[in-house]
Amino acid sequence: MHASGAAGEPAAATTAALRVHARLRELLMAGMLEPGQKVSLRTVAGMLDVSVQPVREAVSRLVADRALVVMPNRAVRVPLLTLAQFRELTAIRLVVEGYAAGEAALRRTGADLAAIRRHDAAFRRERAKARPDAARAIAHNQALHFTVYRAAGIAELLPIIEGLWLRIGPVLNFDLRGDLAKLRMAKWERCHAQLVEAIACGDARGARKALARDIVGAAKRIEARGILPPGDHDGKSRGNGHGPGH
Amino acid sequence: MHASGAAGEPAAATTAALRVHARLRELLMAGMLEPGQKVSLRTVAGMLDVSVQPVREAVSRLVADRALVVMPNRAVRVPLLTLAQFRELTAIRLVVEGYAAGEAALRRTGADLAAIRRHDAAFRRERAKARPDAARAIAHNQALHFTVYRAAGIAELLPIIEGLWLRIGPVLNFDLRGDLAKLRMAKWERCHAQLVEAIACGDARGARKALARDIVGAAKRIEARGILPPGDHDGKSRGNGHGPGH
DNA sequence: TGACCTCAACCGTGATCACAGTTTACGGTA
DNA sequence: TACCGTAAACTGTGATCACGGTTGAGGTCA
Repeated sequence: MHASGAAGEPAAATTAALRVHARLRELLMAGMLEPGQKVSLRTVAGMLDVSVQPVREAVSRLVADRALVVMPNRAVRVPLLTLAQFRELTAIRLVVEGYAAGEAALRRTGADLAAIRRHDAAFRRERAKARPDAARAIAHNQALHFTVYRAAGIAELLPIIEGLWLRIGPVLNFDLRGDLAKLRMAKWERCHAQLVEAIACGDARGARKALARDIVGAAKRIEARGILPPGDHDGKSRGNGHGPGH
Repeated sequence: MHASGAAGEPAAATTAALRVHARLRELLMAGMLEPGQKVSLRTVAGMLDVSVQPVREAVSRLVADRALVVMPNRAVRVPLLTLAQFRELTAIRLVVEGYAAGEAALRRTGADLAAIRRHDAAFRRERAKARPDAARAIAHNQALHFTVYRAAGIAELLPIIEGLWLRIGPVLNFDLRGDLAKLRMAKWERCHAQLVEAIACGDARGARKALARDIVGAAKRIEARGILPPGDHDGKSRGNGHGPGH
């Protein structure tokens, strides 16, 4: 434990493993790791100035959530979603995040609504800049979405949605990062405005539909790129390899 | 690695950590671990005849999925759900598993339907016995459900549902294990029959409704026991402590 | 008898070594 | 120049030791 606090921070009330875990989550969600990229335990350990042990634990957790995958060679990589997987995840997002948005419209407090409007405005402002910062725009968009989901008042829902974002984040945001023009598309603004408006009015169905347009719009943007491998995947293969048998 | 294959089995094409992970998952889902029970790394390691290292990795994964929780003391326990958490999970199950059941009704193959009927019959047979075996009944029920969900043809959905069962399994099944009379309740049979019938007919809405009755029935059975702590939980607290901030 | 202190056992965490398997790069050969 | 085999470097995995912290039991003192 002598390798801590290099930057002079108060550092760890938490464990090193949790910090590595949180850091890798950020990188994945923000699309700062390229899909398909190799992730070496010792390399990450070196970058974050810890031993391999905490990195092992963090990577193991991310593998359990399929945010990282181990190849048959036992090499760890950022997963490269197939087109079929991407479409499945989009369909699930429509159900789960749509449910959350609907509940948010019914149960949001005044403070929730204010926070939602704040993140919406911040995202809009970043987008309108002459040279928008992709990282900042992505962060604002994420904050907007999760403020909505949090407003649903169903705490158990958040980790599930975070798990979904951990899967699609690399695809969605790594692509966005490389093509800033996409950030300028008009759809974003309209979908977000409709979403916020519906939540303000307590219109659950409207919120669900507006969010669905947002999700589908982003999905179409990705599919149009044609970068996702075709996927030999029929949807009935095993989900994770350790599920209930029979 | 010298501590393997004591029973002379071909043993590990996989890793020790994965075996421990799978074993603990089984125990949790089947309700063989009491909610609130302490889980010591060294104790588990001793029971499964491995060092603490693979156990650490397995437990870490389960903690990441909130199938186990670490107390502020850093002790690891089987989570004891609050009433509020249990109700949230039930609501999410209605949405997610209901979606899967509906899709299964639309997309199931003939082989899927046959397998579903097989598991339904096995469960019914076990239930009708003079001295039914709780473990076997639980396994049949689980197999029935997951065969339905698998028939939905959405592979990405399965790990999510497994995550939900990992949370509620200890509560649902540990309770059931201690009160075999509950296994005799008529509701099970009716709900399952309606579910299978709807899936056979391609009636998505009917399948969703039948499954909802099954889930709600089980939830009411648990709530009637009154063993769940009241839960100071307002549903807007942080979900897992490492999510997106703002 | 009750409260307090002390020490031993145990807890999770991090670092490190050992090992087997894979990948990669280099040098010799055809 | 193209190919192939070998050796070095690196991969994840398991076991083990060291450490700080908590827990719980035993004994002592008021």
